[in-house]
Amino acid sequence: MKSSDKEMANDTRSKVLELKEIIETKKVIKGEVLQKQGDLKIKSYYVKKGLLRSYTIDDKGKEHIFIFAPEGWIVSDMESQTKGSPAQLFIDALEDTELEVIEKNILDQTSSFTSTEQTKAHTLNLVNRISTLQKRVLLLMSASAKERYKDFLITYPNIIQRVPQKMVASYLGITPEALSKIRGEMLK
Amino acid sequence: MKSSDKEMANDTRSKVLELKEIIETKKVIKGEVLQKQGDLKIKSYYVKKGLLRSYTIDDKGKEHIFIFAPEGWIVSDMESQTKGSPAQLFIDALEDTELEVIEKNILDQTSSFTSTEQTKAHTLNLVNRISTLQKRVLLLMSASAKERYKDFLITYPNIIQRVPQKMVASYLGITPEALSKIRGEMLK
DNA sequence: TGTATTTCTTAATATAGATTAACAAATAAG
DNA sequence: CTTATTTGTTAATCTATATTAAGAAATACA
Repeated sequence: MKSSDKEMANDTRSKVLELKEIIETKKVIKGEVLQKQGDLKIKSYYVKKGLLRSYTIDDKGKEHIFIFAPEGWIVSDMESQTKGSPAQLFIDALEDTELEVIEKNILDQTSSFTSTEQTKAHTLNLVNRISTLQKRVLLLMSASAKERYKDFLITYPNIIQRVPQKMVASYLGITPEALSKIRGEMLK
Repeated sequence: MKSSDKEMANDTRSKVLELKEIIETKKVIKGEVLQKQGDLKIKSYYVKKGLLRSYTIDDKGKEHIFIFAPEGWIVSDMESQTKGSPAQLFIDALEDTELEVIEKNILDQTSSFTSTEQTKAHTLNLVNRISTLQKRVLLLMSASAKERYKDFLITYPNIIQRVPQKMVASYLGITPEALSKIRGEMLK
């Protein structure tokens, strides 16, 4: 997680928690699955402590990690939720995690905003996600696997120590073997 | 543009136009550049008629199209604008275009929202962008060039007739030669 | 209308990263 | 602790896409 995102997360935190739509606090253990591809009731999760991830499994059975969500992040399958279609993403816990369950979808949440501050905090959250995704798309289109890995190291310095390498590979869109080779080259 | 996005665009249109931050209507001709990499004053553009695109140029001088923006869409370099850093993206006109210039950044816009409807319309706009980018990231990570091209044909059926093939290739993250080959294969 | 420029196609060759396989190292489980 | 399972490494081979090049087709321009 880069520092600006960290700040963003902490910044929005109190505002997010203020909202009435958060009804449930939950603890899950490592490996627990919160959402499966095909699920119809789609919720979002605010991570208080621990680490979640969201990912797809493609036709060939291969996993592709969409995001890692450490402390302060919200995971949600926004495409599916907004369209009202079944969940596209799996969500599970990579560590024992404390989280808040957000039942309402983001559009319904806007109705209960009571202050400009709240609106701003939520907008900031959305804008930051767009920024992250913009960067990710541009990197996927223009950078080599090694360049994307280097960027990952800088942008998310503390994730590497918390997840197996094969998950970093899955996030980067390459195989574990390819990542191993890249790391080997980078040592020299 | 897929139908759900089309609806989104039309839906938000009036709300976007209502906002006071839109100060200037402008006509630009094909080829005109609205923003260059490195620009410091970053604006957003609402397309009333015509077609804009945003793109980067990488170290090797290669162009990568980030989005096509036909009627009803907003183009903006959100990452740069939010961070306050110089523009990362070029924005130019692929057709003669009528547009509205939005000077304020999205966060400052929230302050002038006067109704829940307005907040909702803007949130919907952001959520739809996230959905589009979520899909794009997952496709870039898991699908072959041919699969991505097929998806493009379905998702943006009317863009193909309006831009040269090499730009479709640039959007897909492949070379014009590769796209030509794929199209050749698909004819059989 | 004719010429210049840009775009598209085809093909040969090169390359990054995938696949497969086998083994080593680390972690989890009994 | 000991064994089973998961993860990481290395290397050989394969494949999708890039690169280079050259000509054809389309488009813009003088």
